[in-house]
Amino acid sequence: MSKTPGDEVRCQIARTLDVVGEKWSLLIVRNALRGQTRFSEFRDQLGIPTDILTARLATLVAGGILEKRSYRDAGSRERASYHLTEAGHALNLVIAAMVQWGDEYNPSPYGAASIVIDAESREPLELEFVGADRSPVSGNDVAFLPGPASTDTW
Amino acid sequence: MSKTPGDEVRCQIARTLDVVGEKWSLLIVRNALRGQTRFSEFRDQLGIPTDILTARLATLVAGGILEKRSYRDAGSRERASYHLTEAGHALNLVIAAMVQWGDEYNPSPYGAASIVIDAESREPLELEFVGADRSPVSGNDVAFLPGPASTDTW
DNA sequence: GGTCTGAGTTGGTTTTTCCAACTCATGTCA
DNA sequence: TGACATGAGTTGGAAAAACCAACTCAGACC
Repeated sequence: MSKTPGDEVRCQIARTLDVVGEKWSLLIVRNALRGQTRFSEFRDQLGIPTDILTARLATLVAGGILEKRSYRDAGSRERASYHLTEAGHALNLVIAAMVQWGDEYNPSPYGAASIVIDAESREPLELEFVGADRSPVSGNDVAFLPGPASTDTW
Repeated sequence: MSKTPGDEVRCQIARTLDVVGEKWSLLIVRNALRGQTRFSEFRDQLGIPTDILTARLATLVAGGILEKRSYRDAGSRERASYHLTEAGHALNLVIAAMVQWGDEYNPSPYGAASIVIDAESREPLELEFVGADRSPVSGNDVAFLPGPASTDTW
């Protein structure tokens, strides 16, 4: 999904999907959030075809999600690795939302494959809607409106 | 993305992507969250090819995101319409996460095309990570771990 | 010089997406 | 009654993306 469908290039959702909406992209980011950085790690853990992996890594680098660096293992030549940028790390919001939705509405009989925790206290975390005063708001009360840049008619 | 890539069928993210990861799916859900229900509304607002729209609506119905109903306008015959289920409505979590990420890391020069507000107070909302005691946690401190059902090795 | 390894490329097939044109069942209007 | 309109799709064929297996390439190590 390289080009934004609909809405020209205005909608945040469509523009977010431009960067991470292609097949495999978010799974690569998930694995990066787990600390993976190498071509071979992504390939082996995800089972992604290598040409697609090459293409996705390039898209994610171009989109400012990953940063390409070099590393060198003892006794090996220099090789490429991929590290999340700040923007890439911030995609934990989107990924956590998917984990949370999946846990609630599409649970696996095998249990959770990903859990989200506070890196320090190790306690599990949830995503919640909050107002300006930080008071929680139920997801049922949330409304989506076209913003100032929307071309939608209502 | 009908079949889950990688991880067999375990990972919540991959399973969430099974339902909403195909091109256009999330945009249809976004428009449904805005209140749209008809084939022609989705087609006209999104500019999606009609055969793809047919296929996506079927996938979303099969996935429990949309419910197919009938409606009848005065002077017209009965026709189909599509309404979010509870699970579908709950995808506002994922969509809000994308809106929020897009606003912060990939803003449009034209401004926001979607805004998220409290349906009653009309105040803007944000998504936030919270611990069990509802105390906020910075996104920087969030860790993702493979859960009990993960096949990953570390 | 021969072999190994990580990180890709390349060629060819399969699957999706896209687009335009067409269908189908009902309803209105003359 | 027949001509036309409308929403909701189908269908056929072209273009793009994904998939797979086999291959390359450069440096390390023996």
